[in-house]
Amino acid sequence: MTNRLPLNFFLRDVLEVAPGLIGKILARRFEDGRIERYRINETEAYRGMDDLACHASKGRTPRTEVMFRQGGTVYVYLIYGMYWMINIVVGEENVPEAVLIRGVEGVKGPGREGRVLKLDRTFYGENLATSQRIWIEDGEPVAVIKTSKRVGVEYSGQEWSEKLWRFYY
DNA sequence: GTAAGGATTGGC
DNA sequence: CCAATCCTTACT
Repeated sequence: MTNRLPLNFFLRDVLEVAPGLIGKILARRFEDGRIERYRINETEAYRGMDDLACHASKGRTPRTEVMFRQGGTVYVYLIYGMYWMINIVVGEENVPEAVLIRGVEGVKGPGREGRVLKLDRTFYGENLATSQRIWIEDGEPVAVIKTSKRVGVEYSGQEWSEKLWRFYY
């Protein structure tokens, strides 16, 4: 499987795209030309300005601006001063939705994943449909996808922290 | 249980 | 300007 997912894969509701990305392949071409592929096995959905766990719920800021654009682009941010998190912006313009890629096979934890992928601020706004250094390919479908509460969002209150918007297998 | 670390945000 | 906060990890 080496088919890059088309733009319209990302132009759907985040609650369809987040589970849909389980089993797909995150491909990365490094500076030296080496291409590595990682199977996605854990994602989380962040959905709109009403979702208090979503960074964009506090409004459109320089940090969250990319989430308001049309789907198919990358949203990266630095957390705890050391870890780059990668999210995929999805849906229509002006509706801030994104899928956090929390885990890939063989890598434990989203922070380590960002390190393995050698992410940095320059990936902010990267276009997944055209980028030569990061993209997503089709992969073997996963039979059973599990769900749970999202991790690390207790601060957003019961209504939002208890949504079963984490997907994994 | 908690320190590490840097950017973002909101308050003054 | 200042300080709290943070979609984490690794260590005791």
